[in-house]
Amino acid sequence: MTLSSSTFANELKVYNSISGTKESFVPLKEGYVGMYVCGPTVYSNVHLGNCRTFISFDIIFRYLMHLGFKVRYVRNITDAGHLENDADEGEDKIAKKAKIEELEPMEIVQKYTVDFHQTLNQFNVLAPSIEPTATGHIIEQIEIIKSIIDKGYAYEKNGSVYFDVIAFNASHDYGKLSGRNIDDMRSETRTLSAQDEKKNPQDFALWKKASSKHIMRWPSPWGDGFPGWHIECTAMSSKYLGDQFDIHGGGMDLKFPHHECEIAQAEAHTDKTPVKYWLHANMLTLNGKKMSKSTDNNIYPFEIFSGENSILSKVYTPAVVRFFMLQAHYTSILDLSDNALAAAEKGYQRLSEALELLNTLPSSTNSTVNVEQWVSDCYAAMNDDFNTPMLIAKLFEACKFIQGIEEGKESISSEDLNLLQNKIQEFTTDVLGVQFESSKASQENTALISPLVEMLLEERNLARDNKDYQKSDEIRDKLKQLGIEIKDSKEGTSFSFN
RNA sequence: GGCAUCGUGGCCGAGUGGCUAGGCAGAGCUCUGCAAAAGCUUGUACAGCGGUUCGAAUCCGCUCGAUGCCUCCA
Repeated sequence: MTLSSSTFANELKVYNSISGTKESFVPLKEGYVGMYVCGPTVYSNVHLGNCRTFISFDIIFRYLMHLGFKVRYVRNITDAGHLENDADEGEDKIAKKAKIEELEPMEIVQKYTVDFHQTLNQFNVLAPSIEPTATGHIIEQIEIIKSIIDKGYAYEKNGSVYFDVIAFNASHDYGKLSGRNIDDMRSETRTLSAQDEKKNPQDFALWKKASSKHIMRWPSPWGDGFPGWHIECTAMSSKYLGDQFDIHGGGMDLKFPHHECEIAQAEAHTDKTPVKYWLHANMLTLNGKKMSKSTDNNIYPFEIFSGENSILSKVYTPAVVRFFMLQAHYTSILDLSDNALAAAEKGYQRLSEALELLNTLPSSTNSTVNVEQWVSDCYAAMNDDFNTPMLIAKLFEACKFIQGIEEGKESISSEDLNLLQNKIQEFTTDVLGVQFESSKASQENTALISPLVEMLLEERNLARDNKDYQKSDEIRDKLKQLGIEIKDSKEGTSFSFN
């Protein structure tokens, strides 16, 4: 039995949103995976809900690489604001924010792109292979729009170009991803206002004419304007991953209309199905409601790390928040609360301490624990649509037998111990991207403080030997006030920083 | 209103036809001068009603409830 990661690569199953079922993952080109994930519109700070999506796809990216696939992961930055609403007079969000902050639109873009990267860095999210921007691909977008017009699925009106959903649906299936029926949509949608340029309410903009006050504008065959929201992803995904690629991901809220429109655009342009597997990450809720930039029901990462918020009782580290998110499946709605975070933190700390034991574990000639079974259970968990909660449960199981070995109730061969150490390292550091560290303070502090604490502990143990418990407890309490916790055990007294 | 997803024990959260999820909290125990920490052990569950089945948390139907999308959103 071999337990190398590639052995398990052909057992991966993913939940495909478009079929509504778990399917075996078979990439279009053996050994290679092309993955596109819709990135943020950089007109404000990323909130925690945004982060959840990118953490979810970070796990998928990491696990695919762990299985031995060569992954090209493309995640865009939307730096051309789309309109705030359907109405023609709408202002784009980036320009609007620029006005509020008295900055150039591109300063807004830069500011929040930096924030996005810094925040994801804190969460230990890996950078994608390519991170293209919408404004860097205006020409590609224009080319595709021209092609769609040529095919008869789009029309120009007063310098704007709209996708003709009805014409497209006559020969294709508009709504297959989101389960919508075009006839239902037609009968239910409000009637067009008189000034609307669209033939039908379902039609969406590929290109919008820029009014004279619009700052972000580019020349095009239809006059100065700016691209519609959906076309950028079609242009960038096809440019870097080809007309057909393996995985398209994004938040659940993008399923309709954004991803539906992407399918329509790509099919209108190439007449090929663009994406093999659609993966949607579910929402992070706060107070049972979706986090949203527009309703103020949200929390920013820095508010959690600094404690500057009204809903959490204490500060939580990025690693704990990430661990908390991974305890739920990415397709489930997850509700953020202080209770849930505190519980996750406790579990995280327990896991950290147990895993630290792993390096000092004694080995024997034979094993009473079945490490190979455990390893294949871990792969089975991740192969079942990236089931991180199940993997974490397996890690806790490993904790249990690590404790057992430590106490001499179980034994492990050096070969098995090696395997266990390697796999735990791989699953925690490489796949989950969570470093389990004990709550010790940073190394430089430890170097100075540790000998000082040791001196005090010697004093305390001397007092204990003399049954001067008043003094020994006083030392203990004062250290505790300073955030240093004492552990008495048979082997002696140790301490840790809180 | 339409489409979709979901409803699991005090809390969070896996599980999709028969086999312990897991974590946190609670309880008991071990260790300890006493604690703390740690470890061990452990209970309570599948929204409601009906159906299919030898057997359902898991499949089907209905009811109730929640959420998401239908306008920008991860």
